Amino acid sequence: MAKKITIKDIAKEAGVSVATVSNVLNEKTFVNAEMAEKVKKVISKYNFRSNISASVLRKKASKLIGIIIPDSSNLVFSQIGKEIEIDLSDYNYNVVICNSNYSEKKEMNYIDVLLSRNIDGLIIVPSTEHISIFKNIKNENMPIVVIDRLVEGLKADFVMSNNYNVLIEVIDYLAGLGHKKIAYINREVSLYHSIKRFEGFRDGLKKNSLNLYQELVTGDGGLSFEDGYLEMQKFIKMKSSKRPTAVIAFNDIVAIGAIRAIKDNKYKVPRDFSIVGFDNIFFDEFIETRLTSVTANKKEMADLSVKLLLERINGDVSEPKWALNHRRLVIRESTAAPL
Amino acid sequence: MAKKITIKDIAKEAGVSVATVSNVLNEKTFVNAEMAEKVKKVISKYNFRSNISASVLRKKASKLIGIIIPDSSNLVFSQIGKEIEIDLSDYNYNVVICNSNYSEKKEMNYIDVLLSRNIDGLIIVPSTEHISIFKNIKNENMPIVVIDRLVEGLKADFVMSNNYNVLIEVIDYLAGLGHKKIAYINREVSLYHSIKRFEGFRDGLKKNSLNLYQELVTGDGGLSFEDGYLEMQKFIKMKSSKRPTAVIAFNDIVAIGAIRAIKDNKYKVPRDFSIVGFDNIFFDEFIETRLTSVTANKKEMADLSVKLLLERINGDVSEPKWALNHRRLVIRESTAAPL
DNA sequence: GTGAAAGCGCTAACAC
DNA sequence: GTGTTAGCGCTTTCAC
Repeated sequence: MAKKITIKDIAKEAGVSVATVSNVLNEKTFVNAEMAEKVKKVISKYNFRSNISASVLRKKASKLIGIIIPDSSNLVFSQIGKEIEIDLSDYNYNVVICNSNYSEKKEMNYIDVLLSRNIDGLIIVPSTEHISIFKNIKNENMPIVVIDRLVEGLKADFVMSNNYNVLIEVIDYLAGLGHKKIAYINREVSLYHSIKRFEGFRDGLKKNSLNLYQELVTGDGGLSFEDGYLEMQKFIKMKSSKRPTAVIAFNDIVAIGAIRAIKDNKYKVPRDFSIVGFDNIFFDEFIETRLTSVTANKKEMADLSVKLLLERINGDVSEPKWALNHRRLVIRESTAAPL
Repeated sequence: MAKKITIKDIAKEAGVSVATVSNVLNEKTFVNAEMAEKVKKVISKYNFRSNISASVLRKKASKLIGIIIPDSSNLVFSQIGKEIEIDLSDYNYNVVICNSNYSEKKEMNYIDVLLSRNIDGLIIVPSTEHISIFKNIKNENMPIVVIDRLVEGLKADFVMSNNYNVLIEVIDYLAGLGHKKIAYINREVSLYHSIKRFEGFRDGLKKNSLNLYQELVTGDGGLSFEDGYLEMQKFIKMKSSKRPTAVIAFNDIVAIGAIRAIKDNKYKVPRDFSIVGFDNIFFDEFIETRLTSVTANKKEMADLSVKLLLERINGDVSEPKWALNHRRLVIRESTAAPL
């Protein structure tokens, strides 16, 4: 390897001090234009890029943002992560991505690792809402943005979705179509967004003077295709007087699993069952019965997260904020009036 | 912010020198066991993590790996990226993810940025096979792994797929079913994997004594659902004597678009057209006509990349290597004998 | 085996 | 406006 060029070499060749080179690199305006030009010429001649680690050590600003998500290959998280990376690259930040695989232990460990890398900020979708995973970062005054989870007592900004309202919107829509028995394939975890969706489901039914049938709410839905398939099987097996005519799934994959179960039983969507998914992943358009789904606005969630984070990095010390990602219903072919 | 604890503070409290603390942190075996114990106790008391930036500056090993891919929300890349991150985290490496959006300019820029971060290695899926994008890294002696692309003259390791052979396998399979007119929705770019697939297509037909009909090979297929839809429309419009009975798509999304076009025209898969996709994304299982597809072995590609990269980082200076990711055909429901 | 001290490449305070 | 220099936190010689 050719000897690494440093700021010193540039200074020598340009006939100026290292301070001046540093000032040019950092675009300080007070540098004499002629001098700056000369320095820039040498910099580009050698294709010099200053060593960020050295500057991190000195400035205590790493221009590095940590992202901790459960699974960077999950269609929702991957899109949020990508948009965050793109947004931040405009401000010369790089992104360190960490897959927690829904493990609190890994999350804590990654937080430590990221701290030792002097990250300037953290964006996280934690798999628990207990503050304990943040114990090592709590007192660091580190900008943190939490997406779609509520961690009580944590000094962080939160990007939340209007899960409650949108569920009411969904129920209004289904009730408007004439559905009376609406099922909900819920997720078991007691996370805030999950709770709020259920409350919206419950209150939406009440608002529309519909009954909430306990047997039509599954409590341990999980998030997979198979989960959707199995839960739907249970609904299908009910006698027709009990059977739901519309089913809301916790996410699109679950919804697609439910649709498969319906078709495997020789029923049709939406003729026999209307199906509503959640997240509006791009595949919703591509499957045979195009899926009605509640958008997740992945780009907006990313944009909001970045905005909040940069504000903090730039010195905003106000009280923790909430930003709202506005979910809404996208109607496609998997929903219709009941027979 | 509480004053950041440093190695100095640990040393003072433990009553040893900073050198000893450093040695403990780096697990040097020559440290007296008792002393090491004492130091470790203080470290864990303060939850101390040493500042990586300082150590990077000194050691010139950042434990940071750069990943440059076109689109981290693409199902293939996101899965490869995730597996790489998980693999590397076992070795205490972190991963900086960069989305090039298929832009050579961005790739070059990211390479510069990553170099200035003193990355220990780079894994890249470049959008071009021209060595020019590597001009700033060529002489750095930096370990580089290129996935699924061939960059002539670049000192790097390559993780390639058996694209040629697997295309022959696909043709053998389709010919075995009795298909005589096989179409190929190709991608326009002249990248190595694309060329090899076409050669496999051509030679597979020859091997099976089938004609290659120019009008059944599209040259500008693109990679999107819409591309697949439009190209398939053209095939459908052909008079039946010319029309293909089987279509190979460049990727699964294209294949799914083609299937939509077929169904929109009231034809059936696989009755009227057999469809083969590429990449075996997890959705292939979930769509209504489960898609026959050529696997991409995302995990294997990641594992191979990490293995090669770590070997280089650990001092392997042998000639550039090729590792083969073995693609194979996964047969599902979208292929059958022609009518 | 342990400690003192130099120095990695950069930035910022200060002197001019 | 520019240069000199201390020092960020760590690792690594080199004495002892």
